[in-house]
Amino acid sequence: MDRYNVQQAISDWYQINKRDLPWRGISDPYKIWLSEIILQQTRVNQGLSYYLKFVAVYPNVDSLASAKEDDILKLWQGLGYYSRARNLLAAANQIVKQKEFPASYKELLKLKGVGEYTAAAIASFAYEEPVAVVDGNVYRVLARIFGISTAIDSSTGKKEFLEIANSILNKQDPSTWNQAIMEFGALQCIPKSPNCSTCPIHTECFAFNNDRIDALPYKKGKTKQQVRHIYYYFTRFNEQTIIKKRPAKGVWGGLFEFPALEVNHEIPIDKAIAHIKSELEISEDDFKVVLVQEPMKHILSHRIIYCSFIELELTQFNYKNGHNWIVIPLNQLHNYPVSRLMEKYISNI
DNA sequence: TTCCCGTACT
DNA sequence: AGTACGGGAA
Repeated sequence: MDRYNVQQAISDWYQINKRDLPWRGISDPYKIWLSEIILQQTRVNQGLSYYLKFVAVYPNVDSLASAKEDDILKLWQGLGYYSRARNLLAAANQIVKQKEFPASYKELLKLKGVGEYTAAAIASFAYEEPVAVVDGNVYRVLARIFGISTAIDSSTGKKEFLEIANSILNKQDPSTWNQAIMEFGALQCIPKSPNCSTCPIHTECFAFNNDRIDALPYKKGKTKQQVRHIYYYFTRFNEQTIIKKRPAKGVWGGLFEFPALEVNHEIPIDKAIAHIKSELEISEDDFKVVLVQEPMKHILSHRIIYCSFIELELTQFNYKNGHNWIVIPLNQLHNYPVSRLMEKYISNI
């Protein structure tokens, strides 16, 4: 396989097929960084509107650094992997503390939330540093063209693919090349049923010639899903409700939600209500159960969540803060960042 | 239902 | 080295 031919073919393909995206053709490292954090584990179509919102609200790193975590999380709401949002704020503060934006792969790596891929992306796009990006697209393209069957989720695989990516990197124009190979993976050499018939290099592609398209890239690990049951209690009293902020670590870190009973095994709904009653320290006369929602099934990559919402009307409520509860007016609920699961329920209130 | 995608933490 | 972390599209 001639690497130069492959490089030339993908570069030519890119000039014709590249999408016009707002973070392309710019050199502002702040906007490039922002776009890359948003695009981690996220497809362009899903991330685009978030990028536009963020650039509009936070046009530069100083404005971002002075933002409040909850405001950033609110803007991030629905995008998933919420530690990215908290790391974004932390990194903005790292950057502001320094005199100028980190301007090399090595310096960029020191930023929170910036790993090997993102550091290479920013360094090449903003500064033309000749470092190869290796993202999911690059793994797929290289594995198929060159017939690399080393697992991409092993350390030897990561090393091997990085070496190949660097060997095929166009050092004269690393920025365009890195974007070209990723775009090629995102639009042409796609995971399922890639468009081989219109591919400019299918005659040279190992996977195409050896019927290995579906087998490459090879991945060994599958994350197992853990079942979890959540019983949220949505309390109402005097047009107010109770919410709390999730801890930074774990699922939906930093997001807000109704107080909940979160357990590994299903429990009868009256047991859940009894638990809620004791946690609220209320007696039988102080509340009535208005509604018990049919359990909703919510799936994350690593978790299967069965979630019940229990709506309670309180006639009396003594606020004690052993639970870090936040009492808010009902009409303020929409100002707090919440998970998709919470959002689905709230939108029907 | 299955698959996809980078970083941090342990 | 292995695993936690979300949401949407195929």
